[in-house]
Amino acid sequence: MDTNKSTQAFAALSQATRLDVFRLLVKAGEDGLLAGEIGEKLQVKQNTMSANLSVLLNAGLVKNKREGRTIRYYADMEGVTAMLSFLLEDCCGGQPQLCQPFIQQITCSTDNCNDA
Amino acid sequence: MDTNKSTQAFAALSQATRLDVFRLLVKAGEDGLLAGEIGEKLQVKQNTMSANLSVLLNAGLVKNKREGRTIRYYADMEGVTAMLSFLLEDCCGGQPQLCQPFIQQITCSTDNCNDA
DNA sequence: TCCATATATCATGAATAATTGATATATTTG
DNA sequence: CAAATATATCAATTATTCATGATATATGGA
Repeated sequence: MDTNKSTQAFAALSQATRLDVFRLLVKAGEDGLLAGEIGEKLQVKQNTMSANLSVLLNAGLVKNKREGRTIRYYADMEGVTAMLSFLLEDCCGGQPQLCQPFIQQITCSTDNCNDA
Repeated sequence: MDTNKSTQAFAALSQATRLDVFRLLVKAGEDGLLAGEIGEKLQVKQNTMSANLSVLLNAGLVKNKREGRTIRYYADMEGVTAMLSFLLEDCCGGQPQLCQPFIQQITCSTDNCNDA
């Protein structure tokens, strides 16, 4: 991961529709969602949604898989990991106590996870 | 945290100079950095850097504190937490195993931290 | 108070990105 | 192969963002 790839990922999440799409895919988990389903849920025109999905894809934040004539999209957690690792690089190195509360809240240790 | 506030934060990180600034501040930890120091390190003109710092500030990703005639900037980890919690909301809820590897890598449990 | 230093704001031109109608491509079905 | 369905690409307009010169504000020191 480098600065360019990372800014591309943040840019992909900097627009309301795409952020909504990504969050839907995060919630959908392994099941993913069909491109058409996403457009319908978010009430976005077909070509606009296609363009937005393409931005997320190019940014490495989502993956897809053709299923017949439909295409299923998934959140790409490895892409998110790469982006965030770059963003937070060396955070803990110098002053661990600064990062602890942050990590507590993001991870499954608090309320956003039931059994992990 | 809502979609608007969150897209604002991602937009702030979607430009190379601002991403570089934020990463510098993450590494700087509690010591922070003076506005001038940041501009010098990154070789960015004074007014351009000022504008970029202002974007990060408005996005809730950095804080600052005046010290005489200089101003010291810090990464705001609470802001980052809010942004990421919103992004990853309900990720673990449905399919915890999907998120585990991601969390392992971001947190201090692996190699990006020495003693936390 | 006057000057120097550090940072912020304003106005503007240039570059980028977003939306959308029209159209193209890929897949399935008859 | 023709029609139907799902998604992608193209072209054009509009909107947003960026960098920067000029200038303003804030603080400290003589």
